Amino acid sequence: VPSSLTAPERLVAVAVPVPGLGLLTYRVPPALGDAPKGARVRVPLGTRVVTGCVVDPDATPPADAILRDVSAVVDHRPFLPASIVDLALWVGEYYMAGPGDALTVAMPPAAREGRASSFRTVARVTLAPVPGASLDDVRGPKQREAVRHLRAHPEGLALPALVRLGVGAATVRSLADRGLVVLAQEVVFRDPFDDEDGRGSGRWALGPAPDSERALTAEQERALAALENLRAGGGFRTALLHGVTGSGKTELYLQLAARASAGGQHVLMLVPEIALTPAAAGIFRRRFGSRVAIQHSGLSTGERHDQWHLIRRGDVDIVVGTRSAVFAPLERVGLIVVDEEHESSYKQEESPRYNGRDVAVMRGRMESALVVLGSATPSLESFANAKAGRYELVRLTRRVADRPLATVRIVDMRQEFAARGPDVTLGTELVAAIDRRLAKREQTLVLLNRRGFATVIFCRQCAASLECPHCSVSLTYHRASRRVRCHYCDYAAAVPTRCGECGGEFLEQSGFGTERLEADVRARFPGARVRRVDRDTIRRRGAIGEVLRGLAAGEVDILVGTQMIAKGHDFPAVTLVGVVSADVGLGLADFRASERTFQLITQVVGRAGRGDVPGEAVVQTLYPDHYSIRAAAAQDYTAFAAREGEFRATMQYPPAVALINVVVKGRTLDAALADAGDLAVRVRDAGPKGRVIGPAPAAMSKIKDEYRAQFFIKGVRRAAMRRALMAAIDARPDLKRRLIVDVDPMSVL
DNA sequence: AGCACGCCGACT
DNA sequence: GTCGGCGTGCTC
Repeated sequence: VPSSLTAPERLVAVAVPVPGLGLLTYRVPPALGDAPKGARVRVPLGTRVVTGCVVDPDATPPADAILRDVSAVVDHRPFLPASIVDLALWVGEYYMAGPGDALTVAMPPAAREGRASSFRTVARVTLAPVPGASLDDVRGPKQREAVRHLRAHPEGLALPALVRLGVGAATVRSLADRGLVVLAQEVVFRDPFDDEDGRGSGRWALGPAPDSERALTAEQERALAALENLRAGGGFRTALLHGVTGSGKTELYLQLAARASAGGQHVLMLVPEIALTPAAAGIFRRRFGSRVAIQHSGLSTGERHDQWHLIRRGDVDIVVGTRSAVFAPLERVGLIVVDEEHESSYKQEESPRYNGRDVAVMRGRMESALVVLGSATPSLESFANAKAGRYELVRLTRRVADRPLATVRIVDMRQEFAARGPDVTLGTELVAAIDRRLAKREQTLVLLNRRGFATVIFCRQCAASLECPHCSVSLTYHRASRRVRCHYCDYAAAVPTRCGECGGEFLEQSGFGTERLEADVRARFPGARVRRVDRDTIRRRGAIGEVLRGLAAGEVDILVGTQMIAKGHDFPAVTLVGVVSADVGLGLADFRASERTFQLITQVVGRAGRGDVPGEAVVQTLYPDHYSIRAAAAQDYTAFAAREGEFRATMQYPPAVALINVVVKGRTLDAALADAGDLAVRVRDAGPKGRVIGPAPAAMSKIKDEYRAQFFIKGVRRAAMRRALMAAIDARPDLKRRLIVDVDPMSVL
């Protein structure tokens, strides 16, 4: 019976932080007030109460299910902007993660528990508004000192600042007790560019500030005009900015950002999660000052929280951050820049397995913004989109200041091996080139993308190699710790003296990593100052910054390292880059192996010759004819993209097709294969569109004592592929927990 | 992901 | 006889 006396029951659809669980509907008791889209709510779930996010404030009742009441409304205004809720829902669906995981990544870390926001407060001290005469009566020298400082600062001073000036907190306290000064608690936003007490000399300390715009080359001017034209057009557009290393992409981003913010638009700048992320943030901070907020994993939870709320309050108009910053709660985004768009760190390797670059493009579409994807080595996906006309292609073909690209020589190490044995790290040519640099006091980078001292330990009697007991990989020998270690599960053990298989006592090492390379470099160049950068040497926070600063200050002659030294850095005194074993990675059973190799070599070679002296590179390899190495040496992206594009088309890999990688874990390999097989058959039956390849044991068939089988779904329409897979999973809900679904995988290993 | 329920092994 | 191992199923 309809009655005007019974208010219509208010129902909300809520995303709860439970992987794979869909939206749930709850009643909102009128007494709890409004719960708009984007607000957090505490809701009963089974026997517990969790914090969820309202996704639909006016939901329709589901067919079955007995509805429960929301237990509390945390926010009566949207905590997440509605646009971010929509973006997260799209992520949850596209990447098959469900709304719970997706909304969780869109929230700042502390908010996920539904705790009230907490800010750090500090006491601000001001002179009490009393006649000056009484202040002159102040007796103690400490107190007089305090009054003198406070007179100089009529706006007041933070207590920690007074303490630094030599005025003790006790002194302030006694002044306050007599009513001569006023203490007020004030909220301070933790600024990642300041240290704990706000002196600005902390971890992300700035150089001489502020920075001003640089003159552009003619080519940069044209590129800026093209991008600015797209931005000013006002609609959604995506541009691929393909600029060679050292062509000044960053200055373009800065000037484009300046135009956008001058036009009242907000700017989102995404950078990959690599060693120089703080440096990139610093460049924006120097140019734009406090209008910039920072979001990346190197910040403390408190800093992230504060920066997030600055953005949410609309107090900044530029955000610089890594992957998850794509969800930054800016409300008038007009420009989104994704720097080094090909970088694999944009892909999150846990649920939701989203690619920040692709989410950025979707955000641009949803908010009618210009999205600029920048790279010296664009991903094949973005290049294909540009060729198809979906993205505007803007090119920078020259380095700034007319600097030449480095000259590159490929050294065929097969001849060195024949002459000097299989364990040569430094070939004759590279040694000679380094000697020339040392004589001229110029710097050298040497890249080897593999850690450790020896990569394999094997038995000369039965040929067995030492494997991880929990994973299907060889253990790597680390000399510094005198232990063997698994690079997948961190298992470590003392170096055995006898073979575990046959008991033979003649164990041999082979293969080499950066630790061995460093030792060889030190032995060969005894007077040189050598440093090494890899995961083993920079574990301590800030360690990499010290090494890089040392290099910039000329305190290092030779820097040895893994890919960490290859990306983005600008070291003007580096004139030589050596690549040892350029083919590390080419042997991997991954469809992106060649692309990764090309990108890594091109990027590291791009570190040479960024100052006044032209650069040189020496690339050592066992596959001197491989197209990825040849194209990288020639720094010829177009040639590489053409050849790699053929491979992808022939083998039916992205971007020729859309790919979903499904991994099924099991107790034994047979069990994993059987379950994967069952699922694969169901996908095949459910989806006439798209093909199913496999199942097969995963390349790493055992990781952390779990066996893994995988199959691929290839097709054109992702929606149809997702539907087929969803139907298969619904038929086997028991497999849900042992399943990894990776849509648009970066790697299928 | 939690959390409860449920059904088999070694102990106060 | 119980405590507790983690397989399975559910969460509006």
